[in-house]
Amino acid sequence: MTRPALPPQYDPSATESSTYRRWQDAGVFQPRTGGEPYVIVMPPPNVTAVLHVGHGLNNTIQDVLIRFERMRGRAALWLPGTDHAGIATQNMVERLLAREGKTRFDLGREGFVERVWQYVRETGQTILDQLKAIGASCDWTRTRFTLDPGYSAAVRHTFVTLWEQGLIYRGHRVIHWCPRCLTALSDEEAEFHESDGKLYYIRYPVVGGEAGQAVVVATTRPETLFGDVVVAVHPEAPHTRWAIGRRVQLPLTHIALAVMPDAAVDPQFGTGFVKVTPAHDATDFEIGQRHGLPMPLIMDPEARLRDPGDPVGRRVPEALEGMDRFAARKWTVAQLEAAGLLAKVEPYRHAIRRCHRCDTVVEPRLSDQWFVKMAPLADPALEAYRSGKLKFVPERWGGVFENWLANIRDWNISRQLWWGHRIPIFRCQACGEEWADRQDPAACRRCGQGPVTQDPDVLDTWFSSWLWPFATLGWPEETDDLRRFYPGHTMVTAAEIIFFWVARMVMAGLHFLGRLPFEWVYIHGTVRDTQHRKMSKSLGNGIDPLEVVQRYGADALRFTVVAGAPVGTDVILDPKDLETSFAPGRNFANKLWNAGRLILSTLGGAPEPLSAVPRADLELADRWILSRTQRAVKAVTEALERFRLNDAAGAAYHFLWDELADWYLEQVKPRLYGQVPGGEAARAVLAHVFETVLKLLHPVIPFITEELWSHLPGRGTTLLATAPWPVADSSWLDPDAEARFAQVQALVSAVRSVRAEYGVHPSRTVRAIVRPAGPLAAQAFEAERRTIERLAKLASLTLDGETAESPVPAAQPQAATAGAHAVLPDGSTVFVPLADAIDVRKECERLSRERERLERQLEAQAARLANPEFLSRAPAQVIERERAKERSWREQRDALAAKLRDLGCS
RNA sequence: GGGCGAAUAGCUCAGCUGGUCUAGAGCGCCUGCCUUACACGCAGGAAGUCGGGGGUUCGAAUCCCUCUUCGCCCACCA
Repeated sequence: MTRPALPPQYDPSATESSTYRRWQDAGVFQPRTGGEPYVIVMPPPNVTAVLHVGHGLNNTIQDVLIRFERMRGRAALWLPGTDHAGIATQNMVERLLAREGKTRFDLGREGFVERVWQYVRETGQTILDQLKAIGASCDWTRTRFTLDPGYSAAVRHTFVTLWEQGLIYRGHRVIHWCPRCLTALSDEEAEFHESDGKLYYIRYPVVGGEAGQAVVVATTRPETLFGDVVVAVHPEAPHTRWAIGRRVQLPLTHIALAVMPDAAVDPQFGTGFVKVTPAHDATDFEIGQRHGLPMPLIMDPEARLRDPGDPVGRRVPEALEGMDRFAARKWTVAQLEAAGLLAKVEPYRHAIRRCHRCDTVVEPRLSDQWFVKMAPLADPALEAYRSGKLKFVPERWGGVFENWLANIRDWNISRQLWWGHRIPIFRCQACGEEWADRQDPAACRRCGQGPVTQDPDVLDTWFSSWLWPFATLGWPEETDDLRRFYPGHTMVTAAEIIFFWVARMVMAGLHFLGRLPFEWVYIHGTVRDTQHRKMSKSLGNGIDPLEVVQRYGADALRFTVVAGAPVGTDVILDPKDLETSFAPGRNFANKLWNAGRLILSTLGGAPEPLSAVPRADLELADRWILSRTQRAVKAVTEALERFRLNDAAGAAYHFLWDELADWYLEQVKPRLYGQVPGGEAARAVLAHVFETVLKLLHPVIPFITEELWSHLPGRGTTLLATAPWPVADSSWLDPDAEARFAQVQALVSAVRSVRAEYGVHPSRTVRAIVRPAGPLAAQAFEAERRTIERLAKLASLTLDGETAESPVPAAQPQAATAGAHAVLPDGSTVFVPLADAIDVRKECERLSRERERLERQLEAQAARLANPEFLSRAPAQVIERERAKERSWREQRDALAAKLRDLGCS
């Protein structure tokens, strides 16, 4: 049964999808029955997401680890799924509605949620299907979604449990509010962005003071002054002490404020006087709480100014009513200026918080929200890290994790959204009882009557994500999967998600199951463009992984991101030049393909196993490649064990290309063509080495290796994906063979170098007269005479002193024996007579012409470098470059002169 | 304001606990080759005072200090 010949160029698109199907049909992605479990849970992409190259990197790394452990015989489970992504998904569907000219309020809550579900049902599978194109070997039978019924039950169970443990409470405080999304945000969702703003200095006239007497406050948000309730100063600051107890006039209103001391004030900042707006600033809120101050809200949820109807009088001027905060800022500044109350304005660079979903400037806002008390959860997590049970790669991220946990703040988990897990808190309209419940109650649990209403808010998305490592396995039910696959082994993710997700999973795992959800946290870099900007849709600098897969194949994509991603560093790719970015991966796949073509075409039937070959039948090159193979196995295995995926890819790459293809295959060819002595041994070695290298490469480039594997004779229908990982066999290690073969390589390279330098046409052969530096070299050269002659294109190899044919001492070439000499690293010398191989006279002429050309160039360059105009006008860098050019030309000229001498040119 | 990371060939990066580094790879560049596995290739080659300065050491790209430039994270100075 002959298979069709393999084409000379590897065509990934011809085989990738059918290879993936073979894996799936064989069920290799499901964990095997026996074996120690090895579990990775996939960071669930947003259900609305479309695959970008960041997903590509993240999931390729996971796949490499999973495939490696699967081949090592572990019961490998990679559990996939998607996240409902509350705000992100709601925003997306709202944008779709906006195109129809509708808002979510037009549909109503139920209608809107149904609409989102419809969207999720239609598109939610997209990203997971795309992951298949890059070869992700997830167990798709266990795919989960954070809004699955079972998963939702876990979320609800979690909430109620925390409530029962007293770890959930309602907080009345200033939180981050997004006026566009109309919801509260957690600290992590309100991201800092540096921006250029202004610091306004505003005069608050002293009531009953002399004319013009005022305290000056500094603020970046003048429009909030209408919410001021006091002006605060530091209790001990001498320069502001005079004002304590005085009253000042709130500008543009009829309200007077007290000046009072509070230690939170930094007397050095601004003027030392601080306007206190408790409802719109977190620090001011705390001051307000300490002193029992009123806390008027002067904006509506959409951040438009609204008068709160304060008993002390109208706060927000009529003209501002309903005006957006930024317009209100302009208006206020103009009015202050007109009233002579604007002391000065300074440019001011500071960090403001923006909604991480829509980039709107967050408005601090006083409101009621549900919070999780975090300190009790954080302590065990800290302990796990500090005791070394939880490990980070690279280690430094552990410090980030630790620092965040050590300074943890309570977590605002309520969102004023419709898409998500609704908060299971119920309230009796009759008696006011409020409680969390695992089931929707029919009646009040206390008074048994009265209509019961559920809290309208939903939970922060991360309140469901933090259960991912175990809720996906059926928790809180005691399922077989949970028993077998919890805890997992490694979490692979990006640094930006350490707080959002990693830390919270650790806390949840420890709190609810008493065990860490994973032992290792592997933090990989970010994919950036050549200007080191993060790839993003809005910048238009993204790379579409599917386009890469289509053009160069999934293996090229995988190889490129793995080889280009040393632990913890960013991956730089050029979105404008996919060819340059991904060609190395494609070229490598092609190299492997063609090495495979050569090997497979010469193997014939199944070769005998290596163990059946008498060692005496092995030649030096065989012993060398077998020894190198053991080293490659060891290097790749250790690199993968230590999460150094790029080193693993690199080691396998160089073994295949630089050793197997460039040297072993080139020298073994004569033994493979036809029935020659040593052919059987060569075939056995080749089969063994090739099989091994396919295995080593499979985790990184699974498609092409599986395809080549299927062509190996005697493999039947077995799959490489579940083939056993190679084990380094030290009995094949042969340092002596390695040393000898290195001698051979050095000699071959030296002769090749001479040939190239003197322009010996590839079709011509030359002779070489070699004086070995020692017995090792002499033996190696003698034994490998044929190989050396072949690889170096020699007609004959003469070991100096051994034959009388041409005992020319290499050190003293005569004019009559024009030629070149070279010295090997070990001191062996090589003399290559060239009189027969090239037309010496012509070569002399060529070299002379070349030398003349260089002389002319040097002359011109000397003139240029002497030109005062050039020296005075050209930038120093340019001058330096020109000088360097001159130096290099001079060296070239000297080298030419040496060659001319060697050839005996006149 | 605090912390972390990076600075090595034109580009992207290796170089892990100081000495096989007279500093490597891939891409790019130069020269020659369509040599029956591969031109997505083969052979040969050029190219770096390892960001600046100081120090420790017999010896430093590698350790320490300092400066410069980039990047990231954290932070209630309005």
